[in-house]
Amino acid sequence: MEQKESRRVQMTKLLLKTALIELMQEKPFRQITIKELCERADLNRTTFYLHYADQTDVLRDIEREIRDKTVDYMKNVGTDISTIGLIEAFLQYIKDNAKLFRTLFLSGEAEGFTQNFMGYALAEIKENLPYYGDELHEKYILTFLMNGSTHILIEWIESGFDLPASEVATLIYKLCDSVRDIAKE
Amino acid sequence: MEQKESRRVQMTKLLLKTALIELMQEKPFRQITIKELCERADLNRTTFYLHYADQTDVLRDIEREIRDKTVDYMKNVGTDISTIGLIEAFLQYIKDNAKLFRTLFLSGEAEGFTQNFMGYALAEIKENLPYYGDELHEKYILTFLMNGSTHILIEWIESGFDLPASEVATLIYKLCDSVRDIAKE
DNA sequence: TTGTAATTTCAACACGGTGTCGATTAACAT
DNA sequence: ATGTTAATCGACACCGTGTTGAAATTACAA
Repeated sequence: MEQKESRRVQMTKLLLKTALIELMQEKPFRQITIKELCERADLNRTTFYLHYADQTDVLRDIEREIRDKTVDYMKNVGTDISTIGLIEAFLQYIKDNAKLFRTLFLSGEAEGFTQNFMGYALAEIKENLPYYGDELHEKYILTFLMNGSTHILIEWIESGFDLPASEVATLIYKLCDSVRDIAKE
Repeated sequence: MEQKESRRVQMTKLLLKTALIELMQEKPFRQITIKELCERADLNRTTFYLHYADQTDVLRDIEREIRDKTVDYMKNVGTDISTIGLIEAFLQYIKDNAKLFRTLFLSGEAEGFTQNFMGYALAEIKENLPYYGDELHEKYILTFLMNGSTHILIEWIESGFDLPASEVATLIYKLCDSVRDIAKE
């Protein structure tokens, strides 16, 4: 029996999530203590253990939320749009929520989030990408493109968005596209 | 005045480094305590603080050592060799030391190491790579190639080396090479 | 071989975060 | 108003941390 969480519980969790995001903007994730987190959220430490096991647990919760929101957004961008347009919309979305994504991507605890998030987010885009026929090498090629693209995104965020989203989108598309022939040899 | 470390100190540090590598094969880096590390190394905890500040400090030391050894190896591969040959030699070196590199790359604490290590290791190779003329986009293209290649390597390690080194080397080379034209538009 | 300096050991300490109690108070829905 | 659910509070034992001062051990050179 899946029980819906009461508004009260949702609020408590929200307080904790907000507090964590705040603290992550001030110091590395790993040196944020549960004690500290609760003080910031103005909650009793015992309450924390009622909902989460540790800091990572809270972070995963945040990440799931962001991921779902982003996927939702991507789904509603429209289907009558070019692949480059899709990528651009995605990048623009990141930029529009820069503070949040900067925190998540550059937190030092990003490893897990990055893979998961990009996996979901790019699922929408992936379908529009060319198929790389080589079965043996395909997983490697996809890994290559996925992580290459991901780190362009990260560098773009780190730079403070030194290029327009459309330009980065075009670059990523071209890079992925240029690889298309590789497998056919 | 740079003082050389006594053999005794070197040995103590070696014990700690060995113990850490061992423990990293048993559990995630972040839940390895200093106490535990010293017990494994059969050293007093006080001794630890004589040489290192924390676990990360030891890890960095290991990483520097491995990096230098690898760069050394790469320098002696020979100059009269193709770029693909260079990459292959590099990959083979990883494979020959699989246990160690698996631990380092997949430790969950790999983020830092990966960037640093690949930066150095691929410096040898990079010179042989084509130059991507576009100044504005060059840093992004290099990021793309670097991280794409890096994650192919990681996936190759994770897979337990399901392809011969030569094949992976060729793939990486082709992928990087295929991007050459991008900038020229 | 012996003396000296460097290194490791040991016991002890205060400190702070952790996770878990049981009991109490508050919030909320019916 | 009542019963259920959630949050608070104080307290507790536990464990890892980092540092201290003194003692024991080791390395090495004279």
